[in-house]
Amino acid sequence: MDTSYRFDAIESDVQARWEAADAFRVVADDREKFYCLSMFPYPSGKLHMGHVRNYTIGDVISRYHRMCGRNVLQPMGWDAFGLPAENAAIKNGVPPAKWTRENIAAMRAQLKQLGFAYDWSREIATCDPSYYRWEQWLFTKLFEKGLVYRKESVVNWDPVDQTVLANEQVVEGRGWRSGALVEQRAIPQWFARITDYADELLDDLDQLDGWPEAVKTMQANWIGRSTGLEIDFAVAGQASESAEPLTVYTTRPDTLHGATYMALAADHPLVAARAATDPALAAFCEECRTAGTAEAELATREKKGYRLDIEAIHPLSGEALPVFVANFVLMGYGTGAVMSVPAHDQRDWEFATAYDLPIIPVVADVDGQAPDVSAAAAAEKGVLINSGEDDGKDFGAAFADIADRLEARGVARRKTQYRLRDWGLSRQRYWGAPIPIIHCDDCGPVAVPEADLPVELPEDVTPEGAGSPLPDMPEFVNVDCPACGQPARRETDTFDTFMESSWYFARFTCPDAGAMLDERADYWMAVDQYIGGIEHAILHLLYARFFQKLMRDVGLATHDEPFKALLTQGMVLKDGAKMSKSKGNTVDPQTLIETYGADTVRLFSMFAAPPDQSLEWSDAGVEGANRFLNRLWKLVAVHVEAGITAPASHAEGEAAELRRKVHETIAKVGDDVGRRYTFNTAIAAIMELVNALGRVEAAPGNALQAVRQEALEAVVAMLAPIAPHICDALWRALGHEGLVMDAAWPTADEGALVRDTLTLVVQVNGKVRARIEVPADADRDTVAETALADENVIRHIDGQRIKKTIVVPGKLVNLVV
RNA sequence: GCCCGGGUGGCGGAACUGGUAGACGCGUCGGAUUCAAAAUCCGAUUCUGGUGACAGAGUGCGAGUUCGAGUCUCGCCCCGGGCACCA
Repeated sequence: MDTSYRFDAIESDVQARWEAADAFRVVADDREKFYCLSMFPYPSGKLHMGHVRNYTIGDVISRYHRMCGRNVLQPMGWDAFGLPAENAAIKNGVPPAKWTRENIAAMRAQLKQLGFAYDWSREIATCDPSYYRWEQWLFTKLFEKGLVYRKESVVNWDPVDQTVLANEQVVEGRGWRSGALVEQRAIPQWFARITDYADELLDDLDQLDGWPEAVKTMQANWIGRSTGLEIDFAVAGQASESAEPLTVYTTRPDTLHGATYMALAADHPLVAARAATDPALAAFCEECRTAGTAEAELATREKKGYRLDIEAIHPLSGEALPVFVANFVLMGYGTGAVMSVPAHDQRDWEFATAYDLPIIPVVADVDGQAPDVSAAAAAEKGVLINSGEDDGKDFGAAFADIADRLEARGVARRKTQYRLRDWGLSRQRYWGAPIPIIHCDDCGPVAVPEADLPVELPEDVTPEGAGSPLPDMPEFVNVDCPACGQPARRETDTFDTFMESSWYFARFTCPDAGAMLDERADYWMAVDQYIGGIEHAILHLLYARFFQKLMRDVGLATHDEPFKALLTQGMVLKDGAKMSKSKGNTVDPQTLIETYGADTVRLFSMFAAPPDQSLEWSDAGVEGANRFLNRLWKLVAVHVEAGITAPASHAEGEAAELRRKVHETIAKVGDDVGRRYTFNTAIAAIMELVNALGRVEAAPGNALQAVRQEALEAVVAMLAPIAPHICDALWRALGHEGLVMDAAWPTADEGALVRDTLTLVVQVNGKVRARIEVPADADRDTVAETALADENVIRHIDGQRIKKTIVVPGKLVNLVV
């Protein structure tokens, strides 16, 4: 055996063996299945460190479960539609299809170089018509069921480039290329009724035991189910005696007595009507419209309003309240009108302070006093004050009584509402899956019949920046209506790319199925472990959960939830910041693989931090990982030189001590890899064992030689999921045939773990003063006596009376004086 | 602004259920090897005082609960993720 570690020869040799054995192709069988999925990448051109980390985590988990005897599916594919391909086309004049497919080829080669155990026979690229035809098909089914619909919705419009911009293309209110002030335009778009599934999406979070609590909390808050009251405020005013009442929704009807004004969205019908005759109001509404609708911006922008010449009648007091148009109220959220209670809502408080409106506290603080609202609103619930007949009631009683009285008068309704909004599916872009709809003057929007699917995206096109080229392509647009046969127009919007990523996990189980899914999905689904970035905690994961339920409800799937367990990976940082080209702090995995080999890169990625935390990249740390593999290689070489033997199955004396370390390590690594997913501590434990083995003087026939054989076999097997190439080579060097990934994951020998004595810590008043050695089976009194006999302990007790003795078995003794 | 995380030596991190703070790795310093260097190997390495045994301080800041708090509670500060058309 070569005494030096030559990663390049080893990695290409081992990868050739995997290839020859077709080692990662899987089909359903009668073993327990394990479906391990890492979020597929956008094919941007080459892998970045975030990918390497994500896919190494998935590969380690996959290979571990394989060694535990499970039938493991680990597929890979490409989230191939999206904006960057269009940007590249504009910049370089390359058609997005060509650019994307070249990127896929390059990144596939890199993934193979890293040695990930993917079943490549299942590879999917979402830009292939054979893939997107099935989401087009599902869309037509949802259209039949009324689960998708068309409504007006605003987009960012660049008046110079004459195109719709994504939010990230709007920089400080201007188009990123043209620099023009971006306008908000309402256009008809397709929406999916995700709100019909809001209750199920919320309630089923309880089933997801394998998900981080943080992600479940974020999703629950995003869905935002609330129970409240919808209240009608009659309108009074010079010109609008006959106006419809203003309807608001509130979760705090207990504060109704404190409502001192109302605020309306600029797009509220009542406002629009008045703006026609009031140029100043029209100008204010225009200003509101150009301001953008991102929630963050809405929440932080300076509160501005415009007083209308109407008043709203308070449903309890009959008082006339002023009515404003406000720039922080949006028509798309709730009813487009809010009742404002400045004493108990911070946003209302800020507006009231700016416009000098009354702030009347109606909920007492914890001491039963009127809260101080001179500096901020008091949002906490409490007992009512300044509320007439409702004084003294708590939140629940006040809510119930006020709701009952208003409902009896027919001016309010109890209502459950959601923060979640329906999912806008339309994008006015080229590089996406065409929405399978044909617009007919007589029949309206008609779904493309199943026989005509897929609606293929013309690929030989290079967008030049002035919006999607599709509307300008008569051969794409002009089509006969499937219903009446008259000339009609094809829809030119494409799907949101979240559509493709909402069901790829299911398609991987049957990538060549002649339907969206087939019976193979029933065997492999649900995904047992899903791994991806925390940035997808809400949108992608919520849409995927929604799609799973849609597929179930059209009879294609049996599971309610797509992902049993979720691991959210932290970001990869360099110098404390996210790697980015603009900061110039990127690290190219390719260079590292060429310098140190895939195993070193994989090892360091897993060693530097636990998977769910951010990882600080360190070139010096990579060298350390490489050094460890070198040491391991040499250790095995020295052992093999001395002669391989049968592994030990028991040991005495010095050898027993080493053997205990071996089995302690096996127990710890099994727990860290299999349960905790803390690969960093698993690697640390393996390093400790390797360090200990390096100190052993073993000779042929020596009892230590057999223990070392046992230990090295365990080390190589346990490290194999992380550094699979070197371990595969070492496995054979240790005298085995075949691939290490077909070996069984090591199990600890309980008998080897037994200790005769334990080291306990002795504290006096909680401070460590000594360490004592006691028999493992010593009782409380023996332990306490031994502790009291220690010299340093006696000194610190200093003759004082011992008030309390706390003995924590196996850990410590605390003497309180 | 709102929702969700995080903050521990010079650095990445460990401490899993309230029980030895700093495992493992990096870096640094000292030594071995070498003509010399690289590589490799051995040793030291939280800070302060002490030759030392040892003592004191210490987990973003401030309080609290407890025999005992990095871990639990309350209030702050800072950093990161998400906020619906980036993926």
